[in-house]
Amino acid sequence: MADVYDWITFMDEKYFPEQIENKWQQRWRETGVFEAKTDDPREKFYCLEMLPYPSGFLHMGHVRNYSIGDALAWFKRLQGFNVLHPIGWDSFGQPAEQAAIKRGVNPRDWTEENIAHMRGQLQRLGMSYDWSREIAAHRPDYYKWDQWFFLKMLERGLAYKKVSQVNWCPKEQTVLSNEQSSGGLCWRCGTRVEKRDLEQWFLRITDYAEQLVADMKQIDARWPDKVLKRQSDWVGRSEGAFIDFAVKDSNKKIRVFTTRIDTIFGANAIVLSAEHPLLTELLQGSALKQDVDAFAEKVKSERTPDRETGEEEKEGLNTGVLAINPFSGEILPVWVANYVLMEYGTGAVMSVPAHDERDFEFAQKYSLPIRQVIAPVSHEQMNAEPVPTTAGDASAEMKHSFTDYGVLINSGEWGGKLSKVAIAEMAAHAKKNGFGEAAVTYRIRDWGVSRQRFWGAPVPVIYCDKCGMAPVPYEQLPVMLPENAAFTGTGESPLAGVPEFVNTTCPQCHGPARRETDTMDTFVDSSWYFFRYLDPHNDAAPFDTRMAKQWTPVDQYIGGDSHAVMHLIYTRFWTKFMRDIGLVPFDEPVKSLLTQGMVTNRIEGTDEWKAMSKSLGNGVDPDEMIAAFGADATRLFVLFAAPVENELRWSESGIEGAVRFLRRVYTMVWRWRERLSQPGQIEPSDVESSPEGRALRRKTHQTIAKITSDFEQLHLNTSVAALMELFNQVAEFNADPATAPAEDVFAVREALEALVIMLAPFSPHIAEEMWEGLGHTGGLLQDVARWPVADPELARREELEIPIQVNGKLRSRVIAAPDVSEEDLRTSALADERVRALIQGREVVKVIVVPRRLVNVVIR
RNA sequence: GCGAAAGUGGCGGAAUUGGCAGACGCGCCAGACUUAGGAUCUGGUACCGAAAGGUGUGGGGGUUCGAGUCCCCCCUUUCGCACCA
Repeated sequence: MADVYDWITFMDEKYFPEQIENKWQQRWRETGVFEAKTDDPREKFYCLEMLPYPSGFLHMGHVRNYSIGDALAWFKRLQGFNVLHPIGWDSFGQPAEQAAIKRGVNPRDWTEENIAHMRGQLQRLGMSYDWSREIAAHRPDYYKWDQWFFLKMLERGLAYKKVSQVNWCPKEQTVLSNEQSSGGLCWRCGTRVEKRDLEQWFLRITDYAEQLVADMKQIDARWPDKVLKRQSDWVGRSEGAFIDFAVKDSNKKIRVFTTRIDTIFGANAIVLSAEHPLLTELLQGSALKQDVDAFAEKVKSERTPDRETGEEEKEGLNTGVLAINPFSGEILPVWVANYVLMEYGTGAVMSVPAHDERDFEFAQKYSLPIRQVIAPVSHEQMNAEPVPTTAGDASAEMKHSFTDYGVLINSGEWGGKLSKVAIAEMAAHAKKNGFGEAAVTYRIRDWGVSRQRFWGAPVPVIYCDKCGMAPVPYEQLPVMLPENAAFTGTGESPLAGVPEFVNTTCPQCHGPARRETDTMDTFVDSSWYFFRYLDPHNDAAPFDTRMAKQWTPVDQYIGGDSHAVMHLIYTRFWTKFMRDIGLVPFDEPVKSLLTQGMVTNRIEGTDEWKAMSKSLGNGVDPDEMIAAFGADATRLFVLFAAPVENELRWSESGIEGAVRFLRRVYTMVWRWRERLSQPGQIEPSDVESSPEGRALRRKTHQTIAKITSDFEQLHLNTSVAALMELFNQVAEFNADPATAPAEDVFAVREALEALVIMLAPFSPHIAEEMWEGLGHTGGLLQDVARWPVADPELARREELEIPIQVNGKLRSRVIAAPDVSEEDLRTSALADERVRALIQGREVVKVIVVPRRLVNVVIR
């Protein structure tokens, strides 16, 4: 294949994308220009895109993701950074196993074939990856380190096993983490998840809940707000207090969590969740026990989140148990109700209907008393002196709960205090008297990582009847997946059916023992993969800590926002753990995050734009685009068509426009190549340029300045627009290569070389070809090629066209020098013929002069 | 229901952050070259108006010499959340 193109050494007259792209892809492979060297003294830049799942085919979303990353990688390389730009495969997971179940293929062979095909696609797109660092999660030299990390967590008590109610996807026959079943739907197939009691492995991400929130301030300048917001909501940090309500005629206490301890005098009941453990204890011997049990069972069975039908009606039952309000001494009934969740807080709440919407609704339904204990205060009062207790009318008919802060009434000695004062003082009072304390709770739950699947990293644990559970010794890693599992898709791990895998010896007593048959969630693999790129062949450690110091944190991470609370929160957690075991010296793995928008296409015959997908039949095959238009044009269009964070609506005519542009540039360079590649160039200082030549140079330097600053913010669409503008100006320059004077040739060379270099991040093959055509050998990444630097002197306009407004309406323009004084500008504006006509007979009230910008004459 | 973001030509989108609205491209119209055009090149293209001129950034109000940009109300769309005590 390569031989076919060997004869093409120089630029062809016509633009043939396929030839150029093949030529340069081969050249890059041979020279290894994209391989990052650790000992390179230049400043590093780690450019990372989310690694793909090897489904078999690249889709346009990938093309967009990698085009953005590749543009940045090229930009940084051309600026002289030592760029690390790797890629790999998130190759464990469901589809390989589904293929095994349905078609009997070997999941490893299936995966490797897919990787080979997709690697070819990425190479045909000309993505500038360092292929020497490629990794794949399903290979033992990778998942060995998943297991190593698991053991490290086990040692530190961060991995543990417990029976718990877990999210179960009935379609996929496996457990899902909370993050993967957000909204009650399976993240992968959208099936409604069920709850099951199973013994499962968990990672104690909750130990890091506070850091996951607090450390956001280290990254918030360069992560999208919406991602941080979602993570913050997911962690669900909430400040409040625990309060113990003693149970009457018992030594038991019911602990509640509240954020509004200031409303405690308004409590009319304690409400327990149906799963609350005290429920059975407190009702021993009660006449109501049967009714309560039946009610609790009913609630549990109905507790499947249901988005479509909205909220469930609140239902509850009085248990007959009584509790004592520790602040007021009041006796309160204890209820059980469906709206109190065991997973949050303590699974018990104090019901304060006057000041909580849910409690209000509940009290209305069951005719419970409603007592107002917070009175509204004006904004000024909130920040000023406490107001004296107003005589709150306890019997006042409330139509809604009042949930704002205010001033306490009907609250004994606390009456008259402002909410925010009372919240602190009452928590301190509770602590002093031993019935509570200020507390912070989190919504996030520990990360359930057990999966009843084959195609994942086996959990490296052994069970021995004598010794109990034992970790697999480090030197025995990896625990390899067996070759001969049967894929039934029945909910038990296929590993359990492989005796050679299950049966082993106990590392402690050397007696017979059994291996754990659960595998790990694939999000474990992706939590730390980008550290493995630093040192992909290390067989003594996941990576060398010196490599981590050299390359990480990631400078720019690019991917879809669908992972805002899955991958991106797990990887932050994992990094903090790696820090705690001394592997990395920082808290956050990613300095700057870009979440790119989806690629959508019209659904045939409708006006709807939806994400490209096989099932909707609106997918576009990248290979077809490359064949029809070339990789360069495909990439250029994808980056030009919309800002990177927006949805991108696919358009075939748009991509044709990209080809047209590339062809025009190519033809222009072709026309000039002979003149420009001649030796004996003149320097700009040698000559007095024509006004047109100076204008072209000005445009060149303005464009350099614009694109350079656009790149820092990844405003790639406007960068492409600026390249097109520069090209248009070169085209208008209209000099004849054969006869143009030396100074014009200089201006053209400067413009075209800047254009070619700045095009490289978008369309690297054609840029390389044109660079060579302009007489440079050795490729763009040789030392001669550098990202151009804008000269502010040359970029500055020689004259300004200043708009003149009269009463805010544009009426005229005047030409002025860039350093024109305000006074001169004012004078020439007032002297303007059209302005004079308008102000005739009117009074000039004032004249606003914005230096270098505009003049506005205000008349009456 | 709660929360957040966003509404600019036929379309994707620009607008140095309060200073010439519509850059750049797509599409469309006209012309040139062509046996031909779904190729290429040239010109035009926010709206109303014959023109002068006027009107325009979802609607309404406000601040300002000046508002796409800031403030208030409303409408619409998109996204996120799902009883979080």
